[in-house]
Order: sequence, then structure tokens, then C-alpha cells
Amino acid sequence: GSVLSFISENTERKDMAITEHPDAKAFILHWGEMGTQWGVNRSVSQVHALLYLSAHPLPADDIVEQLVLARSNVSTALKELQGYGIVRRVHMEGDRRDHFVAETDLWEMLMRIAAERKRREIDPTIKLLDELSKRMADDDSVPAHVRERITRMHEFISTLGNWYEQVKVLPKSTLVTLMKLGGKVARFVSPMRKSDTH
Amino acid sequence: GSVLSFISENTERKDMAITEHPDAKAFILHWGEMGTQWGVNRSVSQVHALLYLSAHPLPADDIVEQLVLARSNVSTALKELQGYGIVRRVHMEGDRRDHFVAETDLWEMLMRIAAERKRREIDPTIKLLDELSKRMADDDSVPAHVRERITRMHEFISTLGNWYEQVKVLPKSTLVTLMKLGGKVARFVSPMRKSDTH
DNA sequence: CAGATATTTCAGTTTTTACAGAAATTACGG
DNA sequence: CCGTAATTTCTGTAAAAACTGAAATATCTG
Repeated sequence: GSVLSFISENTERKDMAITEHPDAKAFILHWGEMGTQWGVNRSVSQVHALLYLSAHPLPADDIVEQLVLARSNVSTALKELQGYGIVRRVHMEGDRRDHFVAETDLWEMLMRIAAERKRREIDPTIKLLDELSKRMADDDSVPAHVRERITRMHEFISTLGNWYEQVKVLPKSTLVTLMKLGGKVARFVSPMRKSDTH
Repeated sequence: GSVLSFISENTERKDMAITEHPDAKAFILHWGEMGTQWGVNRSVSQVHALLYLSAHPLPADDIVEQLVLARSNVSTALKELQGYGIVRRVHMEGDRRDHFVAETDLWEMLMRIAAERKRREIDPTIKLLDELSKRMADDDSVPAHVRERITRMHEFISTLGNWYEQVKVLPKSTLVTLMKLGGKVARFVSPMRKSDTH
């Protein structure tokens, strides 16, 4: 417990916790709040933000310490993030504990989140609309308006889904180029002829 | 209160409630659940679904009846939907009560939701990242990794934001055409030259 | 394979959010 | 304007979700 041993203990520690940096902390807290707005649990998005900022893979215990969450909560969050495919487990030399790293390629991250949300929410919606369409076909008690609007929603969401399926397989570099092009891609689509309108 | 007056009352009523149709009801319930997944209150998205299916503008009381919600809850939901710009108040001849209609053009609906969510969530995030970037510039205690990752997130989200700002002003017909084109737009972007990479 | 360490699951609690009903406000019609 | 109808705001309650700590399970190490 001497002053010297204190210094030595301090020196052999790894880097200062990320959450000690006010800017990093602000980022993590904001990310957490943002998550809640999009239906993602606050802890989940905080854990994600922390791992995203981290230079090294972190063991669950470090996350517990830095975010002041229960161990069990962190475990659940990590499972969820792995479900999205934006965090993965890695093995660290000479340490029994699992360590976790976040995807740092943001484009990749976005695509994976999109893929998972489509799988969880959009695909089941399309499935339901398929069923409703079929059932409504054999049921003339359904008012015309209801029929038409459900059909249009069905088509709309299916179109978005098809678009996504095509876009997601494009090489990332192409996607980045297209995004940077922004509104200029409109130049490539020929001015509308009457026959194209519907 | 005679039998005859009952019949006449019954006959002069408007159409059967939408929620009496199992398919319409299924759609409304699903839409409600979907909303919760995206951070939208269930009542809000149910009200939206009901109005979307409705052939006529509905007064709040009808919504209360059909969805079995408190009047106050419906009031709040309608306010929220108007905030998104996907429901609007209309005046009906000879009826003091406000009536409400949903946007039925689904492309328009999507764009309005996107606009509002950007305003509420993305813009403040960009603002924060602006601030963090500035602060980090004058603070060399921030680890290189943290600095770099926050910067990259900043750039990424800004890029998405810029893309959105450009795309949103394109005529709807162009957007539809581009969407239908799907992955084929990639044909227009020339294979990467070195100079394009960054 | 025994003990230790790490992780997950689960049941109960806390916190947050949604919701209902009452009260207050606003808008309308005579 | 006054009374009534319509709507919104507000406060307390109910429901849902998040979170914890303990117990159970799995995994590693000697």
C-alpha cells in the first residue's frame, strides 16, 4: 500500500476507461437514447456504442463496470447485438473470458441492421398481407376501399422489399458511389413518358 | 322507440364499422404491433391504420368506438399523427366535430415519416456529433480511436443526411422509377477508378 | 473429473410508458 | 354573449418493459 506500489499498480493498468472521457460518454448516452426512439433497448444501444468506440475487444465485466449495468443485462444486450450481426465474440490470448467487438465499418453495420429488421418486421408484414389478400379474394363482404388500400399497402411494401433485396447485394463501393451521387442519379432515368406513369 | 323507428334508425346509419371485418381488424392490429417495434405508440399506429382503411374522414368518437380507446388517448394519437403530417383534420358539412383523414399515397406517407424522424432524431444527432468534433479538436486527451470513430460516425450520418436531402426533392415519379430499377441503377455508375475511391 | 470461473436464465422489483377519466379549455350556435 | 358540444390537458393508475440479483448451467483448467 505504499506510494510506490500504488504508482506501479497504476502503471500496469490498461488504458483509462472510455467512459471517463466526457465526449465518449456523451456519445454513448446519446446513442442509447436514440436506440429507444427506434424501439431498441437503451442498454443494448449503449453497449453497442461502447464497443464501437473501444480500441480493443472488451469482456462483459468491463462493460458492466463502464456502463454500470447488471451483468445479466449486459449478457442479454450482447446476445441481441450478436443477433443483429453487429457485434461478435472473439477469443483473447490467455483469457478465459469472452471478449466482444463491434463492427466498425458503418456501411456494413447499417446493412446488417437493415437485414435483421427486415427479417423481423417487414417479412412477417408481407406474409400477413399475402394472407389477407388471399382471404379477401374469396370474401365479397369486404368493402372496396378496404380491399384496395390493403392491396396497395401490400404492393408498396413488396416493392420496397424487392428494392432492398436488389440493393443489398451490390458491392459496398457501388453503394457508396450511388449515395454520394445523391439526387444526380435522377439524370439517368429518362424523362417520364405518359406510358411510364402507371 | 318503436320497432319501425328502430329499423329506420338502423337503415339511415352509415356503413358497417371497418373493425367488424376480420381482415381489416387483423391489419389494424398488426400495424399497431409494428409501430411498437419502431418506437411508435400502439394506439397511434392503430389510429393511423384505421384512418388509412377508412373510405371517409372519421370523427374522433368513431375512432374511440372502433378501437375501444379512451377519448383522450385518441386525441393524443391524432395530434401525433398530424405532427408526422400523415393525418389531417377536415371539416365536414353540417357537423361541428373535427374529422380526420390519413394520407393514402403511400410514397408520400413514407417521405413524411422519414422527414419527421430525421427532424426529430437524426438532425439532433448530427448536431451533437458536430459539437463533439469541435470539442475533441481542442482536447488531446481523447484517445485516437475514440476520435477517429466518432469522426467516422459523423461523416457517415452526414452523408446519409445529405443523400436524403437530395433524394427527397426528386419528383415522386422519378423516385418510383428509381425504386423499380432496383439494382439496375448500378449499371450507370462506372466501374471504380482509383481517383473515385476517396 | 473436481473445483473454479464464466455465462445464462429466471423470478421478482423498479422504472418507464401508455392509458383512462376528470377537469379545464376552446369553439360553436343560437 | 350564454350555454352547449367538442377537444385538449392533466393527474393518477394500469400495463409493459427494463433491469437486477440469485440460482442454474456451462465451460475451462489443472
